Parts: sequence; C-alpha cells; structure tokens
Amino acid sequence: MEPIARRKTTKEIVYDQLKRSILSGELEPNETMTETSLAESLHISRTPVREAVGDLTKEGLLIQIPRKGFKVRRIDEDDMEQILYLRISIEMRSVKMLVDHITDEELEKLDALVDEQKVAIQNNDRIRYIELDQMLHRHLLKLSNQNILEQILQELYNLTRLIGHAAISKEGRMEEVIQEHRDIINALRERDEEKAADLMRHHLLTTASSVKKQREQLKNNNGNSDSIGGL
Amino acid sequence: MEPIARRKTTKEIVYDQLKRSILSGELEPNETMTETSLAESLHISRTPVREAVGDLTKEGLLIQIPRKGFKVRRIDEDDMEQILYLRISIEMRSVKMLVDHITDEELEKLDALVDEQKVAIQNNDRIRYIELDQMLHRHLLKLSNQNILEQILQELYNLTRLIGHAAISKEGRMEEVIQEHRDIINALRERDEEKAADLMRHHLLTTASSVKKQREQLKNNNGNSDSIGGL
DNA sequence: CTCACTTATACTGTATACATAATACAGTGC
DNA sequence: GCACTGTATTATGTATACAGTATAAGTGAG
Repeated sequence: MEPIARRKTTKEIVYDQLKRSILSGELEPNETMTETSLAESLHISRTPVREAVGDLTKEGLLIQIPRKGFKVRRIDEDDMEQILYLRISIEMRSVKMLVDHITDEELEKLDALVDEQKVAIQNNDRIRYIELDQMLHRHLLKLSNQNILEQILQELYNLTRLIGHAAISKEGRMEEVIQEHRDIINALRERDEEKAADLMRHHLLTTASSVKKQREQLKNNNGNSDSIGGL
Repeated sequence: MEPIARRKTTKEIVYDQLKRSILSGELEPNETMTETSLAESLHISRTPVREAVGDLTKEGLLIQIPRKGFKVRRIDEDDMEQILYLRISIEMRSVKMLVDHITDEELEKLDALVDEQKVAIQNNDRIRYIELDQMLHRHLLKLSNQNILEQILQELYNLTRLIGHAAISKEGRMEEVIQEHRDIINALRERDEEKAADLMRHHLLTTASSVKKQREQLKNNNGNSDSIGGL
C-alpha cells in the first residue's frame, strides 16, 4: 500500500498559506501584522503562527519590525541583481552537469512540464504558470543531484517572486519563456553543454530585463509604487 | 549615542551556544539530542530551545530525525563541492565590485584583520583564527554592499565549517592562508580587478583541496571516520 | 498650549500544560 | 520460541498563561 500522507501540522498550513499570500502579491509590503492578530484571525494559538513567521523571516520573505509586527519584504534593484547573478551561476552549472547523464525519460518529463505550462497560459492561469516555471527550474537542480544548490535556488526563487506578478506578466513574455524553456531542453537533448548553459543564461537575463522594464513602466503609470509591490 | 546592546534573548543564547558547539566540532554528528533533554540540561523551557534548533535546522547545520531528535549534519564531498562553487561565484564577484570604490581606510582595516589572524596563529588559537577568517570574507561582502549575497555566504561559510577543525589545520596551511589574504588585499590596493578575483578563486580552491587532502588522511589514519566528523 | 511624567496598552519572549502519535516493550496466546 | 497485540513511554505540536518592555496615550503642571 502507498504510505498515507501524514496530515500537515498547523504550522505548515500557516506557513503555506502565508507564503502563498506573499508570493501571489495578495499581501503587500506596506501592511503590517502581528503574531497575535494573525493567530486570532485564523482562530489558532500564537505558537504555530510564530514559528511559521519565523521561518519566512529567515527565508527573507518577511521582515520583523521590533514591537510593530512584521510585513512583506521589499526587494530593490540591487537585491534583484544579486539574486539574478547567483541564479545564473547555479542554473548554468546545473544544465552543464546534466548534459552527460540526463535520460530520455527525464527529458520527456521536462517537455511535459513545458506543455503544461503552455496550457496554463491558454487558460490564463498565471498562478499555475509560475508554479510550473518554478517546478521546471527546480527539477533541473534535482536531476543534477545538487541538494545544497537546490535549496539555495529555492530561496532565491522565492525572493524573485517578491517582485510581484504584475511585473512578471509583460505582454507576450510568457510565450517567449515557453520557447526559451524548449530551447534549453533541446540543447540538453543534443548533449550540447555550452549551448544549454548559454541558453539558460540568456533565459534568465531576458526574464530579468523584462521584469525590470515592466516594473519601471508600472512605476510610471501610478506614482504610488507600493500598490504593485514596487521598487 | 550608540544604541545600547539589548540584552540577548534566551533563544539567542541557546542559538549561539549550540552553533558554537556545532562549528567547533564539540558536538559530533553521531550523538542525537532532543528538545526536552537539551532544555533540561540548560535549565530552561523547551520554547527557546525549540526555536533555536529550528533555526539551525533551517540553516542546514542540524538535521531533525522524526521522533528521534536532532543531530549535527554530515557534509559529504558532493556538498563540499557545491558550497565551494558558490563561494567562488560570490566572492569573486565581491572583490571585483570592490576594486572601484574601496577606500584606503577600509584596506587598512582588512590588513588589520590579517595581522590579528597572524597573532592568533602565533598563540595557537585556532578558534580565533577561524573567526577572523570568517570576518574577513564577510567583511568583503559587506563592503561591496551586497546584503543578499552576504547572507547566503554566511550560510555557506557555516556549512563549510561543518567539515571540522581537524581538517582545516593542515600543517603550515594557516600561514599560507595569511599570505593569500595579503595578496588579495594588495591586488585590491592596486585596483587590479582580474588579479584580485583570480587570487580569490585560487585561495578558495587551495583551501578546499587542502581540506580534502587532510580529510582523506584523517580518514585513513583511523578507520572510524565519525570521530572527526568525516566523510 | 506644551512638555514632562505617569499610566495604559500591546507585542514579544518564555514557561508550562496538555494532546497526539509513534516507537519500544512486554505480555499473552499459539 | 515466535508472533501479535495492547500498553507505556517519549518526542513533538499546540494552546495557554504570564512577564517584561517599548511605545502610545493620557494627565497634570508650568
């Protein structure tokens, strides 16, 4: 029999829910909350809330302000660039390492992820699109068997998403991403190490510059940059 | 006025103490503890212990085994290599960025750190030597104003130290390190970006290979690799 | 009306108590 | 002697209660 999935702890539920709210942009960096208030609104005790908030703070998604509570972290251009730099380092390495021993089966699984991503676009399901994007990038690390880098990438990826959904969805960009993903996978299929790594770098750079442009535009359109989790 | 250093919370004390024990090698990866037992031995409640342990687990220094407790994480060659790779990425970037705007004053402060490190060697104070090493590397990140990379480096550095003290202190290596540090600082002084970055890479690679050799030797000398937190 | 000082409020940190669930162990039946 | 089952133990997860302290609110004197 399949092992039964153990039921989630309250802390985990709070953690997941809070993280979703943060990453989806539902929770904005200006509003502050307290452990007590959040616990009350969820009708649970402070303990699991406190732990979940602590974890998210350690991950850099929240910041705690002494005596005031906590709120969503704000990411600036500088942070963005550092994150991008590291992601490029990590992900170029990951595809390079994969070239030699990735199997056809695994390549097909990657294809499947991209296919699903395409469906998500057609359904206009941005949440799912991003989720799949994350799965794809993460999966490459998992396949290349680099647990430590995988963990760090995970952190970086989450921070990336603090930029906000609005900034990600520049018109037509999602379709481009699909193509870039396909290109990377194909380069892996051709066992072309340099090409795969270059395409990955290109993909990340392009995404970043697209996000940057979109951000600037949003910033100009409404003076209040806060409303989209801006600069 | 300088802000008064607020007195440490119990959690922080536990965190620091536990971390010290882990990084100094005092606590070995075979012995397991529980929240309850640790709390009792410290004569405090489980709450701060639980939080400290949770944090250290998130940092990758401890691993929790369901229903059994927790213990110090074991680092293998693969992990080591990933850590090294990322450290090189981060620290090469940091010196490159520094070249342009580091001041003479800051350079002197770096010199001072190396001087102090030399003293530590003369006093045969390994703990202090390592502490200063960490301060130096971290300081470079701080000076280059890269908060996110600084935080990641901090995590990586801690993981590095899980290798254990014995492995670090290969005969004569500490003196070499001093020289390598000086070389890097001098390259910064000469505003030679490429040289500084190369020396940094060299420094990290050399350290890693030295550690690796030392580890293998220790492993051969006593069949029980556990005793030095080995492979 | 303003400033200093007191009082109140509320947020966090810690202790404690309890619930739940998994493991170890012992006892019983075969 | 072995397997199964029920019980005890123990580790974690969660709730609750309490203490300390920083900020805010309020109050009174000048």
